[in-house]
Amino acid sequence: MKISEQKSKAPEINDKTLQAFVGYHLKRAFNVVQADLIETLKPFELRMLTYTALVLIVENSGLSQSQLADAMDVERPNLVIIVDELEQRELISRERVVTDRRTYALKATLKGRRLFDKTVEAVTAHERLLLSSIDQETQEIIIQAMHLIQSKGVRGKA
Amino acid sequence: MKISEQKSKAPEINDKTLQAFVGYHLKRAFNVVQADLIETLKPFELRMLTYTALVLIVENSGLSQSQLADAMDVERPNLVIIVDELEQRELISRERVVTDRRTYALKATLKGRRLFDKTVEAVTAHERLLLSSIDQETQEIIIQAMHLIQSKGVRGKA
DNA sequence: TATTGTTATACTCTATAACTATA
DNA sequence: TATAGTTATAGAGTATAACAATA
Repeated sequence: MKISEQKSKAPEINDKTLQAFVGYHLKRAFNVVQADLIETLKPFELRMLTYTALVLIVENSGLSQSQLADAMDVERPNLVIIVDELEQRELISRERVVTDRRTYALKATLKGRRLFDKTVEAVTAHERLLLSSIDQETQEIIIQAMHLIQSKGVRGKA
Repeated sequence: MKISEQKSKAPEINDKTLQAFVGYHLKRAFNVVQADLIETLKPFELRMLTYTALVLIVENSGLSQSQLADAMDVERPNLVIIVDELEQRELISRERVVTDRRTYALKATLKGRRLFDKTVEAVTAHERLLLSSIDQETQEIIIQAMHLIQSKGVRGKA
């Protein structure tokens, strides 16, 4: 059941073992953030992946697909269709690099930078709403804690 | 690039716009937690979904598939194969309910409860490691904040 | 008519192997 | 030989429509 459509009959499921894990709360909160972000980006016809790629290309003009894949924690083959989509919509361009003709320099077009401006504004407003009941100090504590968790994740995926 | 295999050449990608969003840090931390959890569950041949289902069935003996789907935020059709898998491995049983012959009462078997005990212990140890540099008070602040975020997520998925 | 569990299906995200062209 | 980008493919996870059995 989605959070937004809970019925009044209250199933009262006991999830105390799961609740004992911070990861469980993290997952549920992230699901909400993600769902809201997807809705926020929908009017701009962007998904999380295409949005993230656009932002990184705007702010790192000329980077390669490999660098972008690294920054996004996405395998290179999966990045291809993301970049394809942004290119087809004329939000970015792929330019050959003369010094290394294997790589592309990814650059945002004017149209891409304009979409970037609009979406960042919308996403900022959306996040402000989600965090409206959490004070600035607590937000900073959360960010620091998230970094500590990341630094402990040594086992990783591969 | 995976966190565990970063090369020393330091691409120095600028992600300041993304960093401005708590959701970005949440996502990256959750990815680490999730990757570690997947590794932790692998020796038990459980995925996050089958693990969560097993835990909820053990602690809510007799619940129906619909109730479980609600609790897990999973669509009922997708829960079927999860329950199928647990049943085939004889970790749970599906029992017909005499008062409502449409539903199944899901119950853990002895084998299921034993696997539950072992996995909860392993997951507890794994989480303790991930959170070892975050004090108890901060952990509670995080949990409260995650609940606040969830309560703000009114737009939801559907 | 509504609900439970089910089947079929489709879409997104993710992961790996193998190819090409360049270096 | 090594790397950048690509293709093909396969596996998860997720979502909806439609059906049979039951209420």
